[in-house]
Amino acid sequence: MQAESSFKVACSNCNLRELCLPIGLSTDEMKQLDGMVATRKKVKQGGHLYSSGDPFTTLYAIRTGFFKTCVVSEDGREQVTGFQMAGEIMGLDGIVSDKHNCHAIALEDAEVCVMPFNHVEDLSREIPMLQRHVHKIMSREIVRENGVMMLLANMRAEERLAAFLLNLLQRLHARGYSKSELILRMTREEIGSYLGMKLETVSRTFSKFSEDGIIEVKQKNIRILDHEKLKTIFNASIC
Amino acid sequence: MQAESSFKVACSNCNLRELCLPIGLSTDEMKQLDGMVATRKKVKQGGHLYSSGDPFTTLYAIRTGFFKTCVVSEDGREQVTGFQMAGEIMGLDGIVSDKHNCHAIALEDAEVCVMPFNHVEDLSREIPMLQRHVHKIMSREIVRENGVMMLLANMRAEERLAAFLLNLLQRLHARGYSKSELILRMTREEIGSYLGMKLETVSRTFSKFSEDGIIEVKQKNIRILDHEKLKTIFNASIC
DNA sequence: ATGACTTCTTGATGCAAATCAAACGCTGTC
DNA sequence: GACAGCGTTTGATTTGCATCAAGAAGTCAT
Repeated sequence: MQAESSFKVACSNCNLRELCLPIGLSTDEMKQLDGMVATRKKVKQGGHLYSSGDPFTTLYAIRTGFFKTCVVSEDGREQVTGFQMAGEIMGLDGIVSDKHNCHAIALEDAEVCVMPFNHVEDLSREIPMLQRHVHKIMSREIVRENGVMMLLANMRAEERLAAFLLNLLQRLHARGYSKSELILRMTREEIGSYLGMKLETVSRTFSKFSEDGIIEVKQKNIRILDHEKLKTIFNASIC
Repeated sequence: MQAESSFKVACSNCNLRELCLPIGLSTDEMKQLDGMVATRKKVKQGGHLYSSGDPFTTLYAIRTGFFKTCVVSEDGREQVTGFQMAGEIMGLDGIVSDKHNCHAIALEDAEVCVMPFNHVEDLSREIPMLQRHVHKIMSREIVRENGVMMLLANMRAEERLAAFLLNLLQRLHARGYSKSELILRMTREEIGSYLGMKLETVSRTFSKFSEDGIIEVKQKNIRILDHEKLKTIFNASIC
């Protein structure tokens, strides 16, 4: 399912360096960082980068591809806790108990940079800028999850889906993609799990948006026709 | 609303040192930590330790008292994102953008240790054990929020309240309190906000548990009569 | 104590989304 | 090109919780 590629990899000439861990580092510091990425690892679509319960030793930075993370309850219910794309860091859930708390599954063929957490910590002690950045990444994840809690506890189906689409668009835009078009890498069921609704409701809500001329849905291809209206749905809810 | 007390404070003889930041440090290291807590700060019931938008400069460790944290959406909806008790660390949400992302409000008169984040980072670079511990605290918060997402997205009202009570009991127990009795510091509305349900539903669910002989409810005083049944409700849900 | 206010409980009704069900459209395989 | 299998759409019905409403209980200030 997975293959290790051991040719030399370097943050300093990675095209994601403005999004990923090296953000804000000087050229010298980035050279130091190059040693942090031990190897790269490919994960095929459907493959697990790690599974819940696996021993935690490394963080991963996504180079290419798209992932979902999900936790599974004792009685087998699955909850998608996030979708991750290029430049984002995975594995933070494992630090607290030295084993992973969720599954990380590739939604398309992917490649990640393997960053042994010991190296990250060692380097963090030498490069204050890196230390700060690691803290920011963890804090960002906490804040993101706060937002998801708000969404799950307070919003209605249409608001949730609007919030979801806007979030994806914004992150894709930061990576150079269009603001008015996207391809969903996940199924309706996975979207529903993340948003706390059933796949039928996701599908119905897409159809509703489509009827209202807000988006155009062709399977996994979404075209945004009325970005403003989407924003209005997202935060005007109770009018 | 708040007063600063500037007498010397020390982690090394704090009765919370087994729960709080110093966990796992040697005596020498803990001595170094003593310098980290700049001051202590008292917050009266209802007072804000910090508010959303405030500049972030310090973390706080709760010495006494009980807090809630909540985010507020643009259209004014409030979402309680957590309840914090003695030994727990607050303020992590502020690191990512150098300003706080939520309100921290005391639910009873409280006292916190003020730990300037710069100090925490400086010391973390000198004491690997502290560095690791800071990482673990942030990771724990991420994992906790994963659990809340599961709860909000997948569980029914009874399960949510059971999960909530069990979580409080477990944390209070770790602080030496009874496993079969607790006093709720928050209102039904605040519980509801945290659990994604209305205060009436919280009240009704308490009444239901009471009728079923699982708990005894006297206002904010809860006595657990059948701990096992509570656990069954929590994770057997779909039977 | 008295009255004002907040919090909590309980009942009646309504609704958004879940559930159940069936058909349709892709994708890939032999 | 036919078939199987998965993902998606759409419709009919049910349901858990929200909403609306009113009163009870507790808290606080005077």
